[in-house]
Order: sequence, then C-alpha cells, then structure tokens
Amino acid sequence: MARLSAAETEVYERIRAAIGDRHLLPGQRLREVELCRIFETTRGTIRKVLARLAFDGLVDHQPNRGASVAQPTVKDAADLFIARHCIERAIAREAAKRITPASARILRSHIDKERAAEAARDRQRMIALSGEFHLLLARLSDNSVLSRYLTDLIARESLILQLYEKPDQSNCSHEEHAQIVSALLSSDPEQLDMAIKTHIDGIAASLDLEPGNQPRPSLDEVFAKL
Amino acid sequence: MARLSAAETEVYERIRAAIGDRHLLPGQRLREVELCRIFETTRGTIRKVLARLAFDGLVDHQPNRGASVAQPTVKDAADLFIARHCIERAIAREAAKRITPASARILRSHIDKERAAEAARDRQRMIALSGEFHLLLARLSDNSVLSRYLTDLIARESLILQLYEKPDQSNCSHEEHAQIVSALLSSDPEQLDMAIKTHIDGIAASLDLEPGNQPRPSLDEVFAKL
DNA sequence: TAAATTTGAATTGTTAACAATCCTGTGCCC
DNA sequence: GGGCACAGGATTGTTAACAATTCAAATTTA
Repeated sequence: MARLSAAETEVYERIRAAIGDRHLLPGQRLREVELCRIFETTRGTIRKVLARLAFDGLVDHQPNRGASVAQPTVKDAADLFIARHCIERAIAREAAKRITPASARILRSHIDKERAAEAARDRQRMIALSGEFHLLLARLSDNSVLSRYLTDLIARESLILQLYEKPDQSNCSHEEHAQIVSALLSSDPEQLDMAIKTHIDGIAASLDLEPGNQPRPSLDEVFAKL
Repeated sequence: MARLSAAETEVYERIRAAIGDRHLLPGQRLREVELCRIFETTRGTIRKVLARLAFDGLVDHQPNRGASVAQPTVKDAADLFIARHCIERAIAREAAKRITPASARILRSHIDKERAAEAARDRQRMIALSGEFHLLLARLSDNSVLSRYLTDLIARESLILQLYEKPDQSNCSHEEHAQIVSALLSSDPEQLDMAIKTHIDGIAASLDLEPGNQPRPSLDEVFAKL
C-alpha cells in the first residue's frame, strides 16, 4: 500500500473527515497554497494528499486547473448503490460466519448510540455513527479487500447524499441496523440478504436525483472549527 | 480521478502490463533511477507511477526502502477470491440486463480466440485473453464502480496465480466462459450465479497455498523485450 | 570466529526555484 | 454593446540540487 508519512496522513484524514462530515461541500475549490497555509505544511505534501483523494474519487483533479471536492453525477450515484449492495451483502455473509456474542454486543451497543444521537437530534453524529456501523461489520467480516471497497464507497456516498438527498429525510436507519444484527445471528442467509437489501434500498430511496445548488463556505471557515 | 500525464500513463501501463504478463515477478525490486534509465524519464514521473502502483496493491512501497513487486499473502489471496466472486456476480447480473445479440456475438468471438490460443499452446496469450473476457463483461455491465474494482482484482490476481498456482494447471477456463455467456442469455439468475460460482471456484481451486521460490530476472532483461 | 561498530556508497525523500498553464480584467475594434 | 486580443497575476507542474536514510562491506573487538 502507498504509505503516506505521518504528516501526510494527518492532512489526508482531516480533509477526508471534513468531506465525510459535510463541512467541505461538493465543488469546493481546493487550492494548494491555501491548504499549505491552513495545515502549515509544504506544497509537496498537499500535492500528494490531493492526488490520493482524487484517486479515492473524493476530489476532482484536472491538469493545470487544480482540485475541487468531487460532484458525483446521477449515474455515479446509481453505479455506487449497485456496488454497495453487492459489497454489503458479501460482508454480511462473511460477518455472519464470524459473529460471536461479544461482537453482537458491540454492534448492539453501537445501535444504542445511534438511537441516542437521534433522540438528541444530532444529525451530524447520526450520519457519522451510521457509517461507522457498516465499518464495524466490515471489520467483523475480516476481509481486507471488501473492507477497503466499503470504506471507499461510504466516503463517496457522503458526497452523493449531500447532493441528492431529499430535504426532509429523517434517515433514522438504526432500526434497519438492528434488523441486520438479528439476521446475522439467525444463520438464515435469505433473511440476511433481505435485511441488507432493505437497508441499501432505503438509503437509495431517500435520494432525489435532481442536483441542487448549495452554498459553499470558505476553506478558512471550514477548518477554523478544527 | 487522479490524472496522470501521457508520459506517466505510458510508464504506468507498461509496468502494469509487465506484472500482468508475468514478466515482472513478485518481489522484484523496482529502483527509481534504474526505471528512469529504462523509460528515459525523470525521477518525479517514476515516483508518481510507483505511488499509484502501490495504491493498486501491485507494488509494495516502504518508506526509505523503495518499491518492489508485491507478494500477496495466502490471506490476501483468500480475501481476494471472496471479493471477486461477489463482484463478478454483480457484474454478471447487470450484464444480463443489458446483453444484446451483438454483445453476445462479441463474447462468443472472444471465446473463440481463447480456444485458438489454447490450441496453439500460447499460455501467455491464454492468460491475457482470460482476463480480457471478464473485462468485457465489466464493460457490458455499464457500472463504473464494479468495473474499477474488477480491474483492480484481476491485476492482483495475476500476482497471486504466479505465487500460488499449482504447476501442472491447464487453466482452460474458456468452457466455463461459454457457460457464463449461455447463462447471461438464459434470463435465469440461478443459472447465472452457478456459472459464476463454478468459474471463480475453479480458479481458486487451481491454487496451492504454499509459497514457492522463483527466479527473478533483472529489470533490463524484462524491458529489453519491449 | 562471531558479534558489534564504523564508514561510505547507494537509494529514497524533500525543498525551493523555475517553467508552463490558466484565469481575469482591460482596452480595442467592429 | 459584443467579441476579440492581450497583458498581468494567480495557480499548477517540473526539475535539479540537497538532505536523510538505509544497506553492505570492511574493520574492530571480545
């Protein structure tokens, strides 16, 4: 794997998180010198990080025109959900082979956190926790390839939700997460497939595939909040 | 997507092909200045290409220790085949939705080429054609995410086959390819799943998961043949 | 002799200056 | 006013010199 140095990883993770947490919006321009100033690093570092983010599909990088946060198309969104369904299904099947009482407890306690975040109307936290649930499943599946693909898909899904999610969506998917955990323990592949399909279809159904215009805060504004 | 310049893409593709065609063997050291000399380019170019190959999982790149062709572990191989099964299944289902008489003809004519290569005992060409068949399916599926993942998996599979394939394997999988084409046209998902599973299991079954030692030709030797 | 140390070459990593490209606004001409 | 050419600044891309690290062989030491 392409190793980034500690400093590079730091910058990479912070920008990635800023995109995942919806602080950096699709289309936001990412100028090299500006990022240098913000992260107190050199252009070489920023360049490497931007190249990797571009490879991840989170950033659009065109020769001599610089980088900006990616704006996935409707087709990209459709392709992604098909792929996600297939990956999640495989992860769930592997996870079902490996689930233990201890790991089931971890998953359930995670779902409790999701419920708490919803009760607190903390939308930011709900989104983050929802992604983390799937990454927990991925870890449980113990498959490095599937895990990597899912990480990739979840990051890009964040951009897609921002661009295309219907405005009034509640996104309270933790009950579907609970269904998945039940199905994992049921040793019934059909039930598991159904739980996964219901969940992914639910996310896809919350999309309105007409792009909208969103305001874009300046880079300083975004990173000033740490 | 991270754009590489024309010159960079050229180098990238040539190294990738050299790995795919089994000219560059697992573990082969890839020194920057040596590659500069061979491809008549600068260190900057080589560095970018190596970084990307490392990200692809084709090259192992450690800080201050340089790059070498990756040596996937047995666990890597197992993870990869599980992922590949899931991706191929999804691609086949999408391809089945889109198949036309014209595309079926293209697939069949490809299988004819595979048969010809086997008749000619051209093992090199058989391996290349076998990979291309799956990439044709990916293109037919019209899903950019699944296609990308499959491309990724096929490249890495090439390394795994080199390291772990049983020595006497005939690898004449074109009959299984023909089965897949039949299933695509049958509009029977069960039959399609079975054809995919049989094929992927067949490849996995040709592996002997005990690593062997292989001789490694010098870089000059490899690229002198163009 | 075998382990530990030193030393210098080979290799990778970084930086800073330079080059090339693109964008923006201005003035000119029709 | 609208289109066009052009300059200047802003931004990205590249290169070459320098710095840091690793590796291997030679040397020393117990």
